[in-house]
Parts: sequence; C-alpha cells; structure tokens
Amino acid sequence: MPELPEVETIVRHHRPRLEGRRITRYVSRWAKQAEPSVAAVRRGIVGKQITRLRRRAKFIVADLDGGCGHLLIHLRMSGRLEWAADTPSGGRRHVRATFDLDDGSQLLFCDARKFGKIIYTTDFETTTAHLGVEPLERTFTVAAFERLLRGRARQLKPLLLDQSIVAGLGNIYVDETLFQAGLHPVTRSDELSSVQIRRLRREIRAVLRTAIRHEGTSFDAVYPSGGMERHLKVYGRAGLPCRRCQTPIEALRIAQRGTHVCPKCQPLNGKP
DNA sequence: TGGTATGTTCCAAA
DNA sequence: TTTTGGAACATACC
Repeated sequence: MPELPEVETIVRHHRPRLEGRRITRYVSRWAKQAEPSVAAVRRGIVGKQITRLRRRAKFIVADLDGGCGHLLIHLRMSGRLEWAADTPSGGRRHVRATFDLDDGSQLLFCDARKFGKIIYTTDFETTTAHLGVEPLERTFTVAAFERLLRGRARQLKPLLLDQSIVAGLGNIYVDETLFQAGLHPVTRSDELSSVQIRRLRREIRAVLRTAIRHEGTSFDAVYPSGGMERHLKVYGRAGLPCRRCQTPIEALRIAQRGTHVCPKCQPLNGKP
C-alpha cells in the first residue's frame, strides 16, 4: 500500500510507538534491501534514538538523535511494517528485516516482492535531492506547478508519476486525479490552459487529502485501514459505469502502467 | 500457463 | 536534448 496517502497513514499510525524509542538491534534477511549495506545501516542506527518520524514523498523517515543520521524506508510495491506483538510468529510471512526497540517491542519489515529499501544516510538533503515538490505543502503553488508543466511536453500520466517533479503520487491517485480534473492521461503538459492547471493542482490536493482522511487504499484485507477503496472513481473499475455519466470506464496501457479513464469525462483535447 | 500487480531505475530507441 | 518504450528487480495471485 504505498502511495503518499498510504505512507502518511503508516507514519501517523506508527509515530506514537516509535518516537522516543531507541533501536537496540537490526537484523536483515535480504541484504540487497539495505543501502549502502547491511553493516552500514546497522552501524548507523543501532544505539540511536528515533527523535521524529515523518514522511517525505513515499519515504518513511526516522530522524535519529545526534541530528546527523536518518533511517529511510521505502515500501515500493509490497512492503509493510508490522509489530511482532500483533503477528503470531507462526503467521509471519516475508519478513525481510527486524528492528528491536528499547521497550522490548519489535518492528518487522515484511515485503513479498523484495523491492523495498532500507537506507541509512547522514545527508538527508543529498539522499532526497532527486525528489520534487510535496503536493500538500505550501511550496506547491500554482506558479510552481505551471512552470513544471509548461517546461516540458510530456504526457500528464507519466509526468505525474515522475517523483522528481511532484513527489508522492502513484498509479491509483494519478488516475483518480486526472478523472477529477477532466483530463485525459495522454494530454501534453504544455497544452494545458491556466484554468486547467489550477484545476489539476486543486484535484491533486483534494484526492490526496480525501485518501488520507480514509487512511489510504488497501488491497490487503488483513490490513485494518484502507477505506479509500470504496471511493475510487476509475482505478480498478474497467468496464464498470462511470459514477458521473454511466459511460463504461476504459482500461488503457500508458507508460507501462494500467490506466483507467472515462472517455466521456476525460476527452482528449479537442476530440469528444 | 500467462498476465497482472499500489514502484523505481537504467538503457535504448525515437 | 527530451521523451517514450522495454526490461529488470522478485513474488503472489487469478
């Protein structure tokens, strides 16, 4: 469950139990997950206290005491954080790393597909320098967004998925945002009017805020949160009637990603 | 069996 | 130079 709203939900959920805790042990069961290496992550985090838990793009960020160290976790496609106490040892699946804490609790990083990343860095700015603007922050202004869109001639879907431009959107919320904005995913970024740019920005923020309010979208029946699934307008609804106009939702392939669009509500510029 | 999957990165081709 | 397509990463599920 890994787009901005899901990561934000996880951070809020884990913050009370992680902030103030000291990491006493780190064990990796999938070495390729750790950056720059298992040993470097261990040296960096064991013995350190988590002073703050926050989110940057789709990264879970634990600031460590001393002010110079940060533990970054990226869930990619299938990563999850679980408390060992909540999961009987017999039912644990795909555990790739464990973090022991000074109150005796243990956090498990589970990840079926092994795409997730655990990163230790002393230079947060450099490590995250490739990430674009946070869409829910004040820095995501109309003027800034207009520059990002007009400065290139890309299709909207791959542009919005590009974390170096706007950080945090993924496949579900890009499709939902473009539907709400009435824009077709292959519309070129430099062909939008000022009115369309304002509307797209507004819908990015509205869709993300709504999803956070519902604690994200969950495809995992075991995970307790994920009420946003019931509110999706196009994602995962191929062939079903558009909730606005009843036209069947189309499934397309754009930028190698499954893409969902209402052909009537999201016309290609010019064409109906 | 083959196709698909909430993500990212790298390379080749256009 | 910019943009797009394809493959790769590794596994689960229908």
